[in-house]
Amino acid sequence: MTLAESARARTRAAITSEIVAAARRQLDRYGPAGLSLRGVAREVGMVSSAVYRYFASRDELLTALIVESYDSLGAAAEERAAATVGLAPRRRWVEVALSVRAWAIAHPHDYALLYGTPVPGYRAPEATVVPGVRVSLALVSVVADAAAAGRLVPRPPLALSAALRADVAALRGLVAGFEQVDEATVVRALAAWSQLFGLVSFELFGQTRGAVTAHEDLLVATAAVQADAIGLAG
Amino acid sequence: MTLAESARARTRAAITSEIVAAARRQLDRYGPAGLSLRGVAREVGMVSSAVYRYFASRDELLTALIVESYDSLGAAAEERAAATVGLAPRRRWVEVALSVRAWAIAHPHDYALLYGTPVPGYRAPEATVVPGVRVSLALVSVVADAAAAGRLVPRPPLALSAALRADVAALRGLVAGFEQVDEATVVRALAAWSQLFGLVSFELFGQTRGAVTAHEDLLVATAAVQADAIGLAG
DNA sequence: GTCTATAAACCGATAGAC
DNA sequence: GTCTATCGGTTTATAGAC
Repeated sequence: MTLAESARARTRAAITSEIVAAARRQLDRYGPAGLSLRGVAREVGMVSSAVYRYFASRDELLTALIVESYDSLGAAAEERAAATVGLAPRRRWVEVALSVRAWAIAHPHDYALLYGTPVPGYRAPEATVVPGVRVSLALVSVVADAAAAGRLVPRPPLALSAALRADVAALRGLVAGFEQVDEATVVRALAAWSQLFGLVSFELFGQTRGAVTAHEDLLVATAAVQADAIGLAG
Repeated sequence: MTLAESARARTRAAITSEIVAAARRQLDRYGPAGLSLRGVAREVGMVSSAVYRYFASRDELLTALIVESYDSLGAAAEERAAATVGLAPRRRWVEVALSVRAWAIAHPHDYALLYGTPVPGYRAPEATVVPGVRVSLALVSVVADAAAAGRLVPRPPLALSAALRADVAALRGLVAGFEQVDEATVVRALAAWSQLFGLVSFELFGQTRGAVTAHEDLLVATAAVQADAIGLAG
């Protein structure tokens, strides 16, 4: 790469990230459905056709945003997991759950982009998978750490189908420190994981409106229930 | 009402339901974001302006669809609850949970309309509340029935904040047969409720793609975990 | 790489003739 | 109550001059 080429590459990268930043601002203002390539172009002071030099399609821009959002959420959860490394496993689980909720509330449209109705016609490419599991791994690391420290209280086994046991076996192979955790605990962790996102989605999408006001307290209480079910020592 | 008036009212009702049916077909094909008043008009063979004689706005049409979908889901859950009235409470809970998943899979776009990202700019009117809670009441009726039959195993209390206890108290007042159920059980039922919808959303929105294949088995297993947490006798 | 201009769609909503 | 016609906006995407 010549000097001129690298200079060009730098300005290209700068403009690219400026476009993504503008797209993020538009997302934050209008939500996933309101995100348009033209709107982004307006915001960044370009004409719409110029943006096509940086992103071949709206979907490509969307993918960049999704990856960035997953990374932001994943980093938030990882940080909370790291910051609570000495605490009781049960407490850590609640803390990481709270960090997910806090991130969702701070970035509601990003959350909707990741966990809401899929954008019609958009098919998430493979590149979104790794960032997407960061938050799950942060949650799961709390369980794995507890297991390694002998602070995972044994819980009764569950009746699992053969197909489900195969899924669980695959998951155990994927996650470091999960080989030692028994099948029922993995299933309970899956239940806790979906419970957390179910509750956050209910809150953000207004499903509990009229029935629940103490959202954070409810999350703390239910996360604690899940932690107990998993067997995380308090 | 004269005979002519009632005849007119009948054709009006017929056309209205034809419009709703066309809207439903469009919803099923293109999802909530792709639902447009113009498209509905095309489908039903009217011109767009004619539809405004039946629905004052797109939001009004949307509300009709939402109410219909809530009622459809609620009826499915109620039917399953009624059909399993003699079975063990734990089994009933799993069955009603399965009926929710089955409905969601049969009507994925309807599910997205109800539980996915809110349609931008749409504010759900009060009329959607009653149909919306039918499915929740069906789930909760299993717990209430178990309590009435003395088949609710006592579970340890939970530490709850004052604000959350106030929410729980209000909920207990709202649901018939819930007065006898203790606070912790209500919270665990809330957790189970959000868990169910979290898992169904994950499945439908593709969040578990690559990690889970035995979706139904996972739902059965996690619903059973929740039933045990609530204390529903098996 | 950025621009103008344009194609070919789409949308909600309304005015006014019949 | 249905129609035509229209307003005033939106979108993705491309062609071609500079």
